[in-house]
Amino acid sequence: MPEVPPPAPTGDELLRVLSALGNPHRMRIVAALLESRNYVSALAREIGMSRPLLHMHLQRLEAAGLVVGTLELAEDGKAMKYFDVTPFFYELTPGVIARAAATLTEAEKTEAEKEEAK
Amino acid sequence: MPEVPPPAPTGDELLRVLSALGNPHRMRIVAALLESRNYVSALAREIGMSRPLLHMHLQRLEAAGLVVGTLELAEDGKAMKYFDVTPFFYELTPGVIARAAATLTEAEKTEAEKEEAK
DNA sequence: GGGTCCTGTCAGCCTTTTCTGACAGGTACG
DNA sequence: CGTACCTGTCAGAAAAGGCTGACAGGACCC
Repeated sequence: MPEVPPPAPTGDELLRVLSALGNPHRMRIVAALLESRNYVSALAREIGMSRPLLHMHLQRLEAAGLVVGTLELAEDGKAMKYFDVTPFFYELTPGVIARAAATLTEAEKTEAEKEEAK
Repeated sequence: MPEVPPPAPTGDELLRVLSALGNPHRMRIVAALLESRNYVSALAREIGMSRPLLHMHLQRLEAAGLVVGTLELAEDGKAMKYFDVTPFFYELTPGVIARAAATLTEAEKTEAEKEEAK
């Protein structure tokens, strides 16, 4: 098994993932898409959510790399954007969090940076 | 290996954890506490954050079970609340999210739930 | 007593996120 | 043509989260 994924996500990456998954609607979206890929309008109807709102949530999930959308042409010529769940895997432990926090770019932070800057 | 951690967190639990960790300040707090336990005021100074604000973040982390605070009496009689990081462990995969999403209580989902609960 | 630490909480502001209702475009079918 | 789907985006309202400054109490030391 050559697959030895180094569990060392960037602070920013992990932050995107966690804040993306830390939302009930988005958790449900992932669950629904895992059961069966779907396109935006149908998914919106399925989980009872307005389309613009779902669009926003999907954007957030895709930005975090948890979901991918592909624009496909149906037989009848309609353009439909199908979304699939990516096989992501993250481990959440104090160590992982600490290592990630150390690489947070998160704009001008306090003492640490200023001290270093001297 | 008797260690077979059942990765089946409740929807609500996982939601609390993810939204707690999905914040740069709180990631940093966990990182700082992992390096060395500390009490509120000192930690506030260390990471350059107002005490009431840190208090709120610690509350959120503790509610998620990622951190525990114990009120200890110092020699000089001062009451200080020391915080420690708990050895938490969560796996983040599509399947885990889906299973968790299925158990989301999602607070007051109208009276429908209460009706169902009967 | 006054000063210095520690703890906690509160009202109110400010920023971000969430959400809705419109609007835009495209292609196909009757 | 109008209708029915699909896609996207926008302004602005509503809700949630983040943050500050002030206040409360308690225990110590000078």
